[in-house]
Amino acid sequence: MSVSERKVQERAAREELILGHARGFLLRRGFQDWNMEQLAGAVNYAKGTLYLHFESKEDLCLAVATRALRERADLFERASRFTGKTRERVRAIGFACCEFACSHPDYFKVELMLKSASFWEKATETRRQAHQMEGARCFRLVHEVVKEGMRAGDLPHDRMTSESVAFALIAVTVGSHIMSLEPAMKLVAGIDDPIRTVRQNQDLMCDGLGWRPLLADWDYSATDARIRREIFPTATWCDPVATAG
Amino acid sequence: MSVSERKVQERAAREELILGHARGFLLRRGFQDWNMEQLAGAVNYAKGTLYLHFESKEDLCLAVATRALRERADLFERASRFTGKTRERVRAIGFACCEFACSHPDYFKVELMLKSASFWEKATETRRQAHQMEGARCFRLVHEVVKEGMRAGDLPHDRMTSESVAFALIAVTVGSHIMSLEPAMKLVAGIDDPIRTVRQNQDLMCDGLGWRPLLADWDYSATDARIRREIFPTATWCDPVATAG
DNA sequence: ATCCGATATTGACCAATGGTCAATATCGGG
DNA sequence: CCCGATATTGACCATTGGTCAATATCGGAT
Repeated sequence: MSVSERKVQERAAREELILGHARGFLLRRGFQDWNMEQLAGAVNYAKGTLYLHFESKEDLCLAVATRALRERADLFERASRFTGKTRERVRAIGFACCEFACSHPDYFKVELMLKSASFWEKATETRRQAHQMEGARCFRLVHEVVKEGMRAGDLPHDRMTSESVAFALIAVTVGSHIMSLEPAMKLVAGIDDPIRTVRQNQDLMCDGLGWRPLLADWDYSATDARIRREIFPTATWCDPVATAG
Repeated sequence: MSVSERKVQERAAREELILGHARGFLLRRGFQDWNMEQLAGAVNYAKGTLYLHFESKEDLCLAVATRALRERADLFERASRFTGKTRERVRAIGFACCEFACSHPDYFKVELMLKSASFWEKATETRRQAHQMEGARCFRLVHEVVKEGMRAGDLPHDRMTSESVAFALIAVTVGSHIMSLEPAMKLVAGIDDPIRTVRQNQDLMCDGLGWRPLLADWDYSATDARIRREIFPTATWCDPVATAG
């Protein structure tokens, strides 16, 4: 029994090793710019061994992406434990999102890759489900705060469903991230600090949703400082607004 | 001279033929799910002939995408000739965007494909420039209306640059389109009418930007009806709000 | 009408690579 | 130390993007 246990553990360790290297390849070089032979070489196994763990290159990459997405959802979860007004709490999740984007600068490119049709269908069903589960987790955490905002009367609840509100917040965030990493757009729109832009757009959307207190009625830089202190003390990025004090 | 002129014309016609079929393949089957041999067969030429027009499969697909983007910019241009309050005018562009999305349901998937790193670098420099040019055109047309809104005092001009405002509008639109075509998101967020959602999010963003008249202070369904009548009489989609009258 | 050089078109061929599986190496219990 | 079971391998296959020498077509000159 101890033998088979050890084998399971070794197998898990090897999978971890493969995923780690694949992640490096994927984030640094995208999907096309490396092949399974090279990855096998990097982890000192034969190509065939990789296929004992993953059904296809896409399957492997989806596993990498899902791992990253889980980290993201974990950050969301930590953020949603922030206490304060509901708009401060949703702001904490926005903060988490940026924290994640900063420690994984190219994650959104990977996520975009997954939107490609052929990709999805070459992956294992279980892995597809795992990815959707983490995605749903992210949505749910935002949705919870939205619902609480409506319950608390901070956010109108008669105009839109809570789902639509959560969707709007996610859409503006994703759109801002994606458009930010377009070099041409950075140039023509004069985006110097992508993360700042993302947060600004989140603020605009919250104001548009009528989520009180509005930007003009509250000192959110103090909130940011508190989020940083209480939730993300080791944040890897610097928000100039929040560094005061 | 007449001979060489005819040859130029024939060549252009063939390029058109190839682009037309490639577009069908690309929109219906994505990037991976067909090959150059099949495309050659579909247009009744040999594979080598395709490579007399396009340097690579990516180059060809970029050409298809750029053509679509030009159509989009053309619609934006038509929309920006709409007369009225500045927020009505930006709304007309939003309308154009949805009009385009409806007549090219899978265009955004193609656009996403272009974000993949390896794609871009396998295309011709001229074609890359052509694409960026059309993209810049779209941005400029939005930007012009934003600047006019600021000049007219409909939109605060002391808080954000006009470029940031244009960026915010584009980001929320792109993000909404992209997230809308995610089946999982449609399910979990209960999105039944993607286009309606996109427009709603544009409205929210405009309100957040403080672009007057705000949603609550103006009958935008009348504006929509006028946009439809004056600019897009043959609109291919139905906005339930605008069909009144 | 016919020939010929120029040009256009072709599709057999090549290289790269994702994926397979028979052959081989390793392991661990008896 | 042996042997059956299991794990690992890398030669091999099929697909496909891309090339280019061979071939077909064209159009002007005689």
